[in-house]
Formats: sequence, C-alpha cells, structure tokens
Amino acid sequence: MKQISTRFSMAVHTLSLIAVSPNECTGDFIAGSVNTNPVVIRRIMGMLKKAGLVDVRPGVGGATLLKEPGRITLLDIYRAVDVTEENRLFRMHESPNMNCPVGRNIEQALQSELQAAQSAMEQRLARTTLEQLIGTFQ
Amino acid sequence: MKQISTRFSMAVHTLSLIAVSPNECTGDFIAGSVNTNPVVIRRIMGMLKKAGLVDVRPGVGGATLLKEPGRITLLDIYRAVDVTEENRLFRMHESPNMNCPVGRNIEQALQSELQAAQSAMEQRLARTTLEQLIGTFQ
DNA sequence: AATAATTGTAACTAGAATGGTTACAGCGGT
DNA sequence: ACCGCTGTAACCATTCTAGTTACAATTATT
Repeated sequence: MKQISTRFSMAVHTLSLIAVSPNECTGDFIAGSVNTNPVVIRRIMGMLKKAGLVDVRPGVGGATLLKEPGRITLLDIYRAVDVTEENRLFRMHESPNMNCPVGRNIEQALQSELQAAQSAMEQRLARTTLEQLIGTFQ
Repeated sequence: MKQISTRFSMAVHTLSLIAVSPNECTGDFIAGSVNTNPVVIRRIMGMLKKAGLVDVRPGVGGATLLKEPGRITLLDIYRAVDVTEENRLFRMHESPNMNCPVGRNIEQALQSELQAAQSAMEQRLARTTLEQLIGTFQ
C-alpha cells in the first residue's frame, strides 16, 4: 500500500452524516454526499454494522448510530473498516537469514519499534471523537 | 494499501548490516541476509543513496554510511524508501458533494486529524536511531 | 396481494502497487 | 582482458482498490 484506503475517510463521512441528519440517510443519499457508488457505501455500512457502530434497516432503509457520537472515536472507525492486515500497519520481510547476526535479531528489535509507532498513531486517532469532528463544522 | 511495504523493513535491515559490518556489504551479501533477490536490494540501495544515507561503490561493490548510525533515525529511512504517496499516509475520497454540509466540511476537518495521527507515528519513528536499534542486539 | 424503494451480496472490471525475476550495459580493481 | 559488482529496464503473478452491474431479500405503503 502506498496509502490507507479511502474506505476509512468514507466511513467517517458516512457516520458524520448519520449523526448530523439521522433521517434521510439511505445508502443512496450517503453515496450522493460522498460522491461514490451506492454499493461502496453499502459495503462500508456492512462493516460499521459488524463493528456494532450502526444499525441498518433493511427494506425501509436508513441507519442509526448505536453509540453516542461522543463515544465513537476515529480509532473505532479505523478499526471497523479493516484497513490494515491483521491490525499491523507495517509489514516486515519474512524469514531473514538466521546465520547472520543482523538477520537473526532484526525482526524482534524492529517489530517493537514499529508497533510503538503504530500505537502512537492509533492513540492519536483515539483522542478524537465523532462529536468533536462534527463540532468543528456544525 | 493493507500494509506499508516491506521496502522499509528491508531498508532498515540493509543499513543495519552496513553499520555492523562495513566490509563485505555487497548487494548479494545483503540479499542473502534479508533473504530476497539482489535486484530488490539494489533498488532499495538506490533510494538510500538518493536520500544521502549511503554511498555505493559501483564496479568494486559495497556501501558505506554517510551519517553516523546515531544520526540516522527510522524516520529518515522511512522517508528515504518512499513508502507513502506524497508523504500522506491516509488517502481521502475526492470531491465530496459541496451542496451537503458534511460533504462541504469533512475534508478539511478530517484532514487535520489524519495529519496529526500521521505525525504522531512519524515522530515516534524519529525517536529511534539506527544506533539504538543495533544496540539492542549487538 | 402488489408495488416500490431499499439493503445485502456476488461477480466482474480496470488500474495500481508489490516483490520477484531475467537480462544486460557500464564501472573498476586485479 | 577478465571478473564481479552496480544500475536499470522489462516483465510477471499476485493482491488491493474502487467502481459497476445485477439480482435476491426485506419492508412500508397502497
């Protein structure tokens, strides 16, 4: 990956819409605001539903938040849309040469640093709630 | 992207090798330790060279660090291997609907949060030097 | 009961990134 | 001149992305 998928920003956009205008939020309406295909939104809604963030009404349409906007963080959304593999931002090359002192030790040494960096990013995401985000422009 | 390319971890591995055993560090030798194809290492070395981190000797072979290991951070290496597009970790969906209050404002509001999260990660990478990393297993 | 709007998925597509591979030209000591 | 190395170009299979078409299932309304 060169960049984290737009699924994440679309999901934030989607939840913001549901929070701001709880009625009228059908997949097509959201797709119109996000400017993408409705199916893309439905896929994202499915992930948000699976994560317990929203309830989607089949047939009649529309969605509601299952948690208050003040209790949904950007990290919750990030995790919901499954944007990284196995919750690891950094991928490491596999099976380095164990006969080499560097090859033997690099994996563990680097892994903990990468994990720390990933955590720093995630904890920053966790500090912002949907409510705060909406508050900046509503 | 599901994950940040192994180019980064391979580059860290490569520089660690050069720091630890300044002689013998030909592309083939490094590739043997990393366990990949020599061309992959040569490509990475080209990027590290372009970033001013190493000097590679064509013809004769081998590479040397252009900065002390204590002055090369993981962030320097991360930046050198060009692992994200335009230095943006998060990609955002484009051209949301400007007729919608959310669509009109989400970009700027979210962008600053994402930038903050990215910075948190990068600053954590900047805190670790090659010297520290090598120190943990040498 | 029929209708219409909506959700939930499956299947397919074009485009791009990844990591590996072969091939070969150019460099530079010996 | 030789030999080993670097620097690239070209190509490949695989995977992810985001969009698209299609259609079955759901549910309020008529």
